Amino acid sequence: MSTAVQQPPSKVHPMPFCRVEITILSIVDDSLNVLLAKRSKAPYAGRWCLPGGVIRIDLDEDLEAAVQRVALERLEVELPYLRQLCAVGGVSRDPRSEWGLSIVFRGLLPAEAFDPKAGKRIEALTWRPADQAMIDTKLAFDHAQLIAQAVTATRSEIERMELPFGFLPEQFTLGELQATCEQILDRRLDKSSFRRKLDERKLVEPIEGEMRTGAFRPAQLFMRVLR
Amino acid sequence: MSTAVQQPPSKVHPMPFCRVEITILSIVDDSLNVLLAKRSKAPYAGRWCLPGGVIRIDLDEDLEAAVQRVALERLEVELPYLRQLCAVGGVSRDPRSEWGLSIVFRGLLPAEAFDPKAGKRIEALTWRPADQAMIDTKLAFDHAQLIAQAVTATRSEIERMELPFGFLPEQFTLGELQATCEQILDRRLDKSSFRRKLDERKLVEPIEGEMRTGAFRPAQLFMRVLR
DNA sequence: GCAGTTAGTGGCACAATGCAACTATTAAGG
DNA sequence: CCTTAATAGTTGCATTGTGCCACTAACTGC
Repeated sequence: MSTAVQQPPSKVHPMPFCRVEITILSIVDDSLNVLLAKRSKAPYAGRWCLPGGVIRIDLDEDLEAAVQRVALERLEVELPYLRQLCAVGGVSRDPRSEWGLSIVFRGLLPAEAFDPKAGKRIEALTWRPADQAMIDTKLAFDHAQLIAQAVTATRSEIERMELPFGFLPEQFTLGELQATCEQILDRRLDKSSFRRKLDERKLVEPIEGEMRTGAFRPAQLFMRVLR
Repeated sequence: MSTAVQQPPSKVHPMPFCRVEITILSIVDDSLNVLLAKRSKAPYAGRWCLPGGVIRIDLDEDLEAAVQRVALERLEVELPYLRQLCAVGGVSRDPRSEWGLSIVFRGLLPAEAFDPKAGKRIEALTWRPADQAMIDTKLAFDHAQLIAQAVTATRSEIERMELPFGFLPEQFTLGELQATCEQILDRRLDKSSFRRKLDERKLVEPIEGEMRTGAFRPAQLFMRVLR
């Protein structure tokens, strides 16, 4: 028996280059936007892409930890509502024909919680309307497709009444909640049936005595019900 | 500038050990079963696990190709209905504390199409009831959780009327289709509302003149409508 | 006090669903 | 030849979910 077969395969076979990519969505100017970063190096130098980074097995406990480290290092932000979308891997994802494997995550951030121009960031960051980015053929790699997947997944969550608490403060009015859903879906929802569903499925809970006052009639404040 | 920063990170940082795992489901004895393989080596020698294998960047075009190669090599089978479920990765998935990354796929096979005891296979293979496997704490690694995810995903596909054509022959009766769905969900469905949905959403198409004859009244044969 | 705007509720028509009964068609058995 | 048993396929109806619209309530600004 040769020594090679006794070696664990990790030593025998080269492993793919492993990364995490992060699709961070937010509501900017009343519509769904995605955070893009400008590439400084080849390939695709000068093009926009999703922020992401290499998985560091010496630093990261698991995949989520890798995402949080990358988000902190590159964006100086923490992502509380994180969801894994898919993994994409193959030899043709990179024009240099390197075998690349990316695990794609989606994060939700309220626009107030992140200013792409703030801080001492090295790289250029910007919000871009999601409906535009998902069909932008100029984006680097296969990132337009990944954004399309993230948007589709997020919209179908709303259709199933999985609410976008990641876009909302802890306390919110039902009007704010509905407006956020409408901005994600890019269509109007019916108020009474929206509230009926919230009620039947006990998705939110009124905070006794707490009201949002403002220009017009005060509104009851609600908070999410943890499942 | 040091030479290290000019190197691509794949050369600088060690990459995780990358595998694909395959949850193959089938209907055996009128209930949902999952294909398990017996481990011959440590860790978990003698325990059952999902079949899987290393991603070979020298052999595999992409992730699906890796799954098909592993299925062919280890199981001598091709998997036509393949779906990616998730990626799991981290340092604590392997008791040896090696950083492991697995991309998990789900395949559907009709029981007739695969006999775990057939052929000249090296390893022991068996069907196991899915509801039992998904809570079996004796399975190797985190594979019981992965099976639970696969079963949940498959059941919610049926709830959304994504039909399990992978379990059916090309031509089938509506009774066979409904029975398959019931066996996946492990509960009875209403015949008339099931057929109404098939009709409204145009999911299947009758094959003119083709009938399944048998013990009782002959039944119209149908085929899937490609979307 | 009135107009304008948002908050919150209630009614109704229509669609989707679950339940059950009914007919149709075959084989088997007396 | 008729009955029985089993599956195939359809129909009616009650219940529930949903979309649409109208209504009342509460507040600001003029």
